[in-house]
Amino acid sequence: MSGTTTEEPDDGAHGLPALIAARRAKAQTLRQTDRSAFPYAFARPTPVAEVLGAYEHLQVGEETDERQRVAGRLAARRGHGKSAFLDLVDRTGKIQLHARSDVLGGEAFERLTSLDVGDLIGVDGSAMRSRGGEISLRVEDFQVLAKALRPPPDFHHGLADVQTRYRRRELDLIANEPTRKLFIDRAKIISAVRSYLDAQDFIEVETPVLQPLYGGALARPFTTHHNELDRELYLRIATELYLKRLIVGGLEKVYELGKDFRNEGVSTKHSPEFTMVEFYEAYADYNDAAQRTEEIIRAAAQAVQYSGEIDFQGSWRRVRFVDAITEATGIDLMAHRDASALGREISARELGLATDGLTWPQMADDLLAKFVEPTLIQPTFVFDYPLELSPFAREHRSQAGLAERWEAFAGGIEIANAFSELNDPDVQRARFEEQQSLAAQGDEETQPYDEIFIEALEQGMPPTGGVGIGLDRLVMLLCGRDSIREVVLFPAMRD
RNA sequence: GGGCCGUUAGCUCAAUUGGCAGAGCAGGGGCCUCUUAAGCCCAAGGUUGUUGGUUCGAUUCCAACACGGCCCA
Repeated sequence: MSGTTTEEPDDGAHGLPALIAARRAKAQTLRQTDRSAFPYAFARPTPVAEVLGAYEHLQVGEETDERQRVAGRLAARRGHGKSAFLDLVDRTGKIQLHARSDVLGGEAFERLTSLDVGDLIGVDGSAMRSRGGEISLRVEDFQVLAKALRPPPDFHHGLADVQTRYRRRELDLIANEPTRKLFIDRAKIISAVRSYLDAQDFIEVETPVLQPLYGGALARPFTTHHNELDRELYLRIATELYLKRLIVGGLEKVYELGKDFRNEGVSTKHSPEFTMVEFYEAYADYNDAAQRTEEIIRAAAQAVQYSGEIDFQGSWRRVRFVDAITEATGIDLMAHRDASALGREISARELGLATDGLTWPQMADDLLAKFVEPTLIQPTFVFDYPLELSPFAREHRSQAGLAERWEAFAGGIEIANAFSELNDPDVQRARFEEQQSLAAQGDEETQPYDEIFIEALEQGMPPTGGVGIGLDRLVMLLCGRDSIREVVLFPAMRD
């Protein structure tokens, strides 16, 4: 063998650098031998799924002279000397290509079979069904559309490393068909939500992401700085207060769909930036809001043909907050209406829940989160929250100390939150003052006093029902994922 | 913040009580005109996450750290 192998100059490169060098050398050859090796466009390819659908009728071994044009990424190659099978993948599916030296000519055949898995190509070929029974295209002409200089992840095993899948989502999308489907389904869900609201005459609006004051939820904000104005600004934690000002303004039915930001811990259910839709309807209350929420989520489930264990099509269960806690723990919240009484009751029942230093509403919230929420698999509205947990909700029309607020749960997680919106400016002012007092006691998740919002309410806001739906969590449920990072394209990661 | 688990070739995964780190795919050189995880032959490919420690010898045992996953708070 000595002196007979000259095929590859050994520059000492191994591993990934060698793989890249080999591909770059091929790219260089393409540039030198084919002036159109890196074209600017490839006119109107047909989606693979459409081609496959059009030739279901072909018999095994049947060939046609109907030319089809497809474009996509080379996913596999099975060479047979003077012929070869290749798999081409686009957004809609995978189609097999059959290349024959006698059809293409030796030079083109050689050029095609020397491509690498991962390269992007465009193909014109005639439809056929192979002897193996697979609908295929016999390649008659092809064009390299872009050379891949880095090797793709293994197309058969997919990309398994979770960290790489999140940090390099493009590789996840290339290698894992379920990931492609997930994000296409996510788009269908978002689109279904918009379509519902548009069809019901809600107006889509855009309110500030950078806000002088944050509000509308109990959460810590991100802060940033505007150089020209030389002032601190907050990234919004909710769109609530601006949307209600638009209700004051007479837009009557408005919605905003977009990102909110909360400077809190990350978990499988929490992301520092997340997608929320909030919609507000004048002259409606939280009962109307519940009905709309059922309808929206029903439409979203239908959009992705959801067929899991959760029944989104029927009418959702409704349970009162205090009843849900009594059912789960035996505790009668209303009979223990202060922190020390409830703390004693929780301790007496040995629920394993810490109570030291917690306020009554915090304990009530903890009881729901720990003993009720995980059991709510089928869609459920939990109605009538303690007033203290709901600074923007009206007090219940017949039950003192409770708010006209519900949260919706499914699959054991919270997916939506709604109120009969508080529209009495003097009561709202008092609620802000309570929040300020809590902040003074060290609570970091309180509402800053928003005088402009109060003045807006003083102009008169009609009775209004408002809802916020966490769309990432909705996607999780409808697409069967158990982590929010799975349904966000580029989740936040440590450096 | 705490506990448990993980990190080995471009990708997917092995490695016995601590004893020369292996395979499939991809990539390179050949053969092959219906395969589909194509097949066959040949050659090549590794700072075993990082830094220390124990040891004659560490992917393996210990510690710290980094990143990630799961559970708990």
